[in-house]
Amino acid sequence: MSAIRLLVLGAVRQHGRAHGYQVRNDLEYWGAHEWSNAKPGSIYHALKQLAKQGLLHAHEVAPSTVGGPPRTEYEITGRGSEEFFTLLREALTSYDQQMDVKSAAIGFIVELPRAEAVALLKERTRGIAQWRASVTEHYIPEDGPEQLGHIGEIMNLWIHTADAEAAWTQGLIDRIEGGAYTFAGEGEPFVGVLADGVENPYATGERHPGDAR
Amino acid sequence: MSAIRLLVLGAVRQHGRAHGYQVRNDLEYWGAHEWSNAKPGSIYHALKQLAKQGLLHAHEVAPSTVGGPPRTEYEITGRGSEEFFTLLREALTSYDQQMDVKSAAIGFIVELPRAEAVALLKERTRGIAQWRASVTEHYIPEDGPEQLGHIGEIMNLWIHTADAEAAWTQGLIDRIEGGAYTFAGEGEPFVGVLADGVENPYATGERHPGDAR
DNA sequence: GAGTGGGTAGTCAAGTTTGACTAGCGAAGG
DNA sequence: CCTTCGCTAGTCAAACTTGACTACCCACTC
Repeated sequence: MSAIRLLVLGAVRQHGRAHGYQVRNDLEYWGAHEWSNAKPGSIYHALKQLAKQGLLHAHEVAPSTVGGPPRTEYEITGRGSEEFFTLLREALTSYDQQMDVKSAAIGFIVELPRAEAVALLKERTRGIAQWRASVTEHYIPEDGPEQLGHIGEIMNLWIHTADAEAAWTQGLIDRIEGGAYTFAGEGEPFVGVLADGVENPYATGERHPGDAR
Repeated sequence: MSAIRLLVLGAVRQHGRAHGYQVRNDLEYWGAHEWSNAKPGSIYHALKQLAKQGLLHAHEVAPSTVGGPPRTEYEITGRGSEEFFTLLREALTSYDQQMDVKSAAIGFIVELPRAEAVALLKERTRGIAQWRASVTEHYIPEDGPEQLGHIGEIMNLWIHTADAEAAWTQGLIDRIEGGAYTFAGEGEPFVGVLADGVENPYATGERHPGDAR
């Protein structure tokens, strides 16, 4: 799964109604263009796809209020919201070691009730443990690991990565159970999107972490 | 960068001369279809692209020796070998948190002289440290990290991941400096490809996309 | 009042990736 | 014999991604 659908659905959903450029700006605010495929072309493509699939509703072009060409506004549909939560739960639960999906999921985690977030993350740690077990079992030959030569280092990397992620997930669970952050149904939500006319403090044009050289 | 070019170039290079299906099997032997985009379509596409760019030389179709349709054989060119080492060095040096590129690079690391492998990995740890510093500096607002709310967990994840990877890289450096594995110019290389007619011990019989039914 | 620089809001062609599909051949079974 | 199964060795259309490009409008200068 690519992160783009989750990102776009979530961004539109938080706005209620948004046009492409707004989504693009939100995701830049998140730094998402750095760590995911949320680039202009992909965003507009995703918006059209999602609209075609009935997950977003496309309002006819409206004249721009601040200069620039007219724009299409999108609103999330009921099925779109369902899909958003399906993708979010899936991204939080399953271990697939893709940074972009994981990061996007954390960005939206507060859209869930606290108890569910914790439950999904616990499910995630179970998934990691299982995956770890299946790697060690499946890829270590009977004649000992030397059999694999340096290829064994790949499995070693995986195990190491899985362990690190398990530890991080547990830390997050602890923080959430300890009362951190504001989740769905707990009052004023954290504002993760840019209000109209607010300058993006992170749109520096500089090189950011995650930039490919 | 996707891992496919590195994987395909490396696989053809280790064989000297190989046809698509052989590359496909090698990569399955590595488990690469699990952790990268090395799926049939992508492999054959990459082979054609690389041939078009002069990095591989395509020999006209040869009749199959074991049944099945005729096949095209590929051989790596001088420029192809250069490109392979460029990609390999780049993948070992730069921190881009993509599992597939990283895993592919480890798979081929023994194609380099031992000293260079160590040097590149040390460069990598420097890169990770630099990246870590730039994240903490750039994404932590002056008014304290609370400003970011749960979004801060994304940066937390990145830091955690970077630290884990730095530790793993250091471990690998230590093992290599300690004399592990056989590198270029050190005698009989480790066989990372399947010889003709040898059964793939990791072909689990599971159904994969692209398998004929 | 003509150019031009910058922000807004996208489009587009080229390239890549995916997963389903095809086609050739030998072996086994009836 | 002739059909079916399974392996070999791919092809292909559809979808997705990328990065460069366009078009519009405003504000400002010269």
